[in-house]
Amino acid sequence: MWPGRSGWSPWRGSPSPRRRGGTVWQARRKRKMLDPKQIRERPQWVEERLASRGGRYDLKEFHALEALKRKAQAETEALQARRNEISREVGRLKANRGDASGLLAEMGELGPRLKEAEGALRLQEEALLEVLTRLPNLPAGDVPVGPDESANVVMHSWPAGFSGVPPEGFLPLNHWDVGERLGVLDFNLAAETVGARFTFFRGAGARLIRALTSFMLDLHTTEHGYEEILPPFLANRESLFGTGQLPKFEEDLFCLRDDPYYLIPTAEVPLTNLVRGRIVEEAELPLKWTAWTACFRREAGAAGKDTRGLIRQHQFDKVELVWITRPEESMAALESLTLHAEEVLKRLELPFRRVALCTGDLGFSAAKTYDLEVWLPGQGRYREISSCSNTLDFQARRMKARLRRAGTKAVEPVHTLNGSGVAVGRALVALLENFQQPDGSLVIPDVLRPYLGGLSRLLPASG
RNA sequence: GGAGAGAUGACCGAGUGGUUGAAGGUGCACGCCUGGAAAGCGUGUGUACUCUAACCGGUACCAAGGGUUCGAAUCCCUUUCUCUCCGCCA
Repeated sequence: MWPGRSGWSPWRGSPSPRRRGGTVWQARRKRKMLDPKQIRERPQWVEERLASRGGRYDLKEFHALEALKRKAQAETEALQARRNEISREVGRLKANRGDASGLLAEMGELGPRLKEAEGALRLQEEALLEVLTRLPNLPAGDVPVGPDESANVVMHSWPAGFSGVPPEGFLPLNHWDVGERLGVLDFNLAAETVGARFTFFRGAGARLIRALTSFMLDLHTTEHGYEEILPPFLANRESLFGTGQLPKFEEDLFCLRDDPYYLIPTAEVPLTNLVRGRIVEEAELPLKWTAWTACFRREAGAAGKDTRGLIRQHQFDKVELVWITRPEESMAALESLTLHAEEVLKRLELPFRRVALCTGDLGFSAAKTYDLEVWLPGQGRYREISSCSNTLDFQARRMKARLRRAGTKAVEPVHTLNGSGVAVGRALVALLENFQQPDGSLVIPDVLRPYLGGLSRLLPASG
C-alpha cells in the first residue's frame, strides 16, 4: 500500500517528537480541531451540531477569544511590518553611507512595543487553542440524535433470524467460568503480579489469542487489501494529540514516569499518525493499514464496571483497521471498513449486530460510528466488540495530514477512519461463551483450526 | 552511556548577517513542437494565518525553543531527532 514509486515513506522525515510541555504547546499552536473558519462563519450551525452531542459547548468564549486574537495579530503584524521596513532602509542607507540615526531611534522605541505585542498575541493564541482543541467533532448529518446509548439504532443482525435462545436445558456459563474450567485463564495470578483488570492466558488460551490475531491479520491483508504494520506500543504527546486523546483525556492513559511517552490505548494512534504532517498525493489514496497491538487503558471512569472477566481490562490485544482517504470517499470507506470487521465475526461464526451510535454516544473525534456488538450467551446480551468511526477531517486537521489534488496545487485535509477488526480479548470471550458445550468442552471454529495445529476441541482441565 | 557529523521547500542540494520564501537541479502543471510519444524549448510551481467583495497586500515559517543585532536560514545557548564510531545489551 506504500506508494513505493515516489519513495514516499511515513518513517522518513517525520516531525521530531516533543518532550517538554512547553514545546508541545508550541507545536499545538498551529493545530486545529474543528475548522475555526467554519465556527466563525456558521456559528449557529456549529453550535447546534455540538449541542446534539449533549453536554454544554459554549462558543461565546471562542468567538470572544478569536476576536481578541485577531486584533492582537493585526497589531503585531503592523509593528513587524514597520520593523522590516526600517531594517531594509537601514541596510540601504549603510550601504550608501547615509545617516540612519533617525530610523535607529524609531526602532529603539518600536522594539519594546513589538515585543510586548508579540507576547500578547501569543497568550491570545494559547487561550484560543485551549478552547478549540477541547471541542469534539461535529456529528455527521445522518447520525441519529439522542442523549445516550439508548438512542442508538440497530442496523442489522447476523445471522438472520438469530434468537439467542440456548438449547433446551442448557445454561451457558460466563466466559470466566468457561475459561477457568478449561484452564486457559488465570485472573488471580494476574492480580498478584500486577493488580486488578489483568489476565494471564495459559496454554491453549494463549494460543487461541495468537490464533485469533493471526486469523484476523491474514484476512485483512490477503482479502481486504490492508498493509500490515507492527507499530511501537508507546506514543508521544504529539501523536496522542493528533488522534484526539490529548489534551482532554489524559487521565485515560498510562504514562511513563521518566520519559514523555504514553502506552497506546489503541493502534489507531500510531497508524493514523503515519500521515501526520504529510502532504499525500491524491493518487496514493486510499491508504489502508492493519495492525495487531496490545492496548492499554486506565479505565479511570469505569470503577465497578465489568470487574470480572475479560471484558474490561487495562491491557488487551486488538487488531485495528485504519483508512486514509479522499474526503468524498470517506463515508463509503466507513461502510467497507465496517464490513471488513463484520467478516471477521462471520467467519468465526459469532452472532452479532451492527449499531449506529447516536449523537450523544459518539466518541470525541468521531463524526459517525458503527459499533459491532457480539452476542454473549453467558450474559444473555450483546456487547461491543468493534467500533468503526469516520472522523472526517477532524484528526487530519489536528495532525496536519493533507492531500494534494492531482494536477493542482491545492491541498486539503485528508479524511481518517479507524475501526477494530476486531478486539481480540473480547473475541475470545465470545468464543468461550458461544462455543461452550454442555459437556464442558469448547469447540474450535473451523477457521481457527489451521492456526491451532488442527485442534478441533478443548477439553476441561483435569483436576 | 562516550565521541564526532548533521537537520534547508514534494525530493536532491546551494547558501556564514541585509530586498533570500530562499540559487541550481529533479519532479509536477501549462504552452510550443509532434501523426502520437520521447527529447527539446518556454512559462509556472511552498505552507499557514491575516486583509479584501475580489484583485493587490501584510505577517510567520530554513528541526524546536531562547538569545545577540537596526536586521538572523546564516552568530550564540538549550533541547530533540538522524547518521558514523566506541561501549553496553534482547
